[in-house]
Amino acid sequence: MGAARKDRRAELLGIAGRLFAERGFVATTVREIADAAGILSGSLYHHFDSKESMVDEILRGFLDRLRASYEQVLAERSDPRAALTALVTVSFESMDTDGDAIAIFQNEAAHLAQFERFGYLAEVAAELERCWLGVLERGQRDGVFRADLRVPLVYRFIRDTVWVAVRWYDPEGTLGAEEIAAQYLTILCQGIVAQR
Amino acid sequence: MGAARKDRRAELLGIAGRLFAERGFVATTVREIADAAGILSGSLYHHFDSKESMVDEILRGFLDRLRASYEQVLAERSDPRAALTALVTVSFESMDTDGDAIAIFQNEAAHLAQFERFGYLAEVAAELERCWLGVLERGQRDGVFRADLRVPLVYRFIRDTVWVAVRWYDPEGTLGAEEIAAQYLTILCQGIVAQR
Amino acid sequence: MGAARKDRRAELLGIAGRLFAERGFVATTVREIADAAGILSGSLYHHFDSKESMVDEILRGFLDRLRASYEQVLAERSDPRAALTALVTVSFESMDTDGDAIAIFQNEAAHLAQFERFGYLAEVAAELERCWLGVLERGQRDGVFRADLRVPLVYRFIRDTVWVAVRWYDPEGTLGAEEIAAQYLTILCQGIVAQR
Amino acid sequence: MGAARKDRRAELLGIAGRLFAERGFVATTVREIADAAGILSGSLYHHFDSKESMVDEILRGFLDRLRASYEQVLAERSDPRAALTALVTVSFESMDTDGDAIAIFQNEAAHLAQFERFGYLAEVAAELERCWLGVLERGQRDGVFRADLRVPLVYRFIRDTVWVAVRWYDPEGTLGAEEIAAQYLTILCQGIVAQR
DNA sequence: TATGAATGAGGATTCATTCAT
DNA sequence: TATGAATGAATCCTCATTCAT
Repeated sequence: MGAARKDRRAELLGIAGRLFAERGFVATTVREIADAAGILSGSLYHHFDSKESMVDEILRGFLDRLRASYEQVLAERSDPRAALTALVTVSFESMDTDGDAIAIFQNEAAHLAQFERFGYLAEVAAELERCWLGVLERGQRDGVFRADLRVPLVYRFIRDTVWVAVRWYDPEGTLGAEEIAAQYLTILCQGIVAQR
Repeated sequence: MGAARKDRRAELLGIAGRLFAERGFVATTVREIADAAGILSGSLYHHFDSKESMVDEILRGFLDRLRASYEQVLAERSDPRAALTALVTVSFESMDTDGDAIAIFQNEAAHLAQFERFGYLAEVAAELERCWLGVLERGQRDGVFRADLRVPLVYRFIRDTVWVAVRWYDPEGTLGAEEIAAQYLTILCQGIVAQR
Repeated sequence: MGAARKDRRAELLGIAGRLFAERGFVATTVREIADAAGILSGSLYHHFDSKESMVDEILRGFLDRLRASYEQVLAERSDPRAALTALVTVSFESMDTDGDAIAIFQNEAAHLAQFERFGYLAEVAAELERCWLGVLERGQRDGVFRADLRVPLVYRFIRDTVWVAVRWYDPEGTLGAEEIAAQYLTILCQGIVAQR
Repeated sequence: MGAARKDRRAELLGIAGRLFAERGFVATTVREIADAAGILSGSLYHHFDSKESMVDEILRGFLDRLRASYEQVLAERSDPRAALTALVTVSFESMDTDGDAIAIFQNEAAHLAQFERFGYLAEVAAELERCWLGVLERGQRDGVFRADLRVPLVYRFIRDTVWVAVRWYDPEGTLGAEEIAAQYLTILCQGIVAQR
């Protein structure tokens, strides 16, 4: 595959991703994607097999990158609190580059995962979950994190809050990913109640 | 409108709501709703004008109830921390009765609000936001909540975490709404880091 | 059939006739008729077998009355010019009582006549045509009407102009049927060109 | 738009126009049009937005042509009688090329004009009316046409008779448009009564 | 690579009609 | 007589996809 062709694919995926994120996968028509790209809908099929294969490619790319980030974080950090901080930060940072894919993943994964083709979504989600659970469990064992909290519940709270932020996080805005991650970590670690 | 007729409407709305929540509004076909109700798709139009009017009725009902709950909470409690606790608890509790509506609101509101008919969604969302912001600001002013946190950010974290829980919260499960609310409030107020 | 029941039928036929005339037979829904009558659509079926049977009854009534008028006119008048005048006048006068039926006959007969049930429409139309042709031919033979005109063409001109007037003729208006008939007969007999 | 594409549109409009004229706009289904064109009903939407846009295009085309003819007639003729003759002749001639559109205009304009989209129908009708009224009034003033006739009534008689002829006029028949126009003008100008 | 005509399945909705109450 | 729930067929239209050019 030539570089030009690869670029065109990436460009089209970017356009499709934005629309999928904005309007939802089902609600986005192939024609809308083509219109946004300035070509006719039939022409999209020179690049992709189907609408499904477009989301597929978008999601796979994002999940591969995220998994790699998480693995690197864990490989470089053994301290639970440092690891947690890094996981959160890395996740928020991914919104700068993969915002649309994250939104799609958040909104559509549950529906898509029902189809065999997207079975891998559940697998990857489980892998990512293991990363977080490992850190939380290790931290609890070491006495770094409170013992009276149910780890799975804590995980879900963290996961949801982090990712759902994609709905309002603006990569161009004044609040950067790092700053938001910091504020979030403060709440998460110390709570919102003033220290006595 | 007779009681029987009202019951049938409610029954059909329940069926539609479940499907909208599970598959998304756009992805749910009128035929699927009718099939689930054991009637023909055309027969649904004896009860409702359109698929849109079904979500409309579902969302209005939920939002009316939620607004009433919030107002009652604030009317009865002046202490910020008590009010926050009550808002969180009431929200989680609403998942027992309005789980589908909440899911629909979470997943579809952004898209629906673009249509004039659903303009009220943004208005109600703003009203609800004011409830939370009021409590948080009062608490910060009184020194109950940390001063170094941005209130709008805190609000979004709370809102998102609370509502996104509808994705995994199971009204029939072993963990009741109150218990989950309590755990969540612990994290939110004290943080996950063990006390020194 | 009781008198009250007969009245109700007539009332409902009047409502249906007005709508058929205004919107067209196909475009008028049974529900619209029922709404206009203040009952539910299903209730109409206590009075009539079908929507078709409603037009049927409307058209039969009108055509019976018209045929009777024409026959009486011809029975009472042997002079071609007097007969023509009377036919035109009687036709315009029928607009006062049968305006809707006339409009329906004008607009829908061609389509309806395709169905066996409405085969009689063509027959009655042919009967009525014979009335006019008889008068015109007799008049031409007697030298009362110009010999250089094709009778069938003249007939069609007369027929069309007379009946199409139902589109703008207003029974409540200042111009009565007789007056309009008189003006029309002037044009028809003397032409619009000023006498030299 | 390529020539081939334009041709296909015109072809499809011709097919649709014939059906609209024969069966009425409402009674003609999109599927019937497609069947007559040898394609599937959905395929029509590759060429036209909707069934409405098809009539729209048909009517606009016809009215534009007719208006242009009328204007040319009036620009070239100042004599009222000559102008009247030309208007009648031109109108009958338009049946050769625009028969279906005329039939549609006659049968559906009243209903269609109720929708905003077809508001222009009333405007064009008024423009055309002005052409005829101008000629008739000028002729009456000049003493060419009888003074005892109401011009608006005369106009309606002419208009209706001319256009309603589309119901029986056959472009392929032995009687050409010019001949019919001539006969019609004889009746209209001199009347059907033999000269004394 | 792209066009544009066409497919075929399926979408929401309408509507005449039926029938138990 | 009337209700109102339901039917079932049909309607207009949409949309992912194909394919000859």
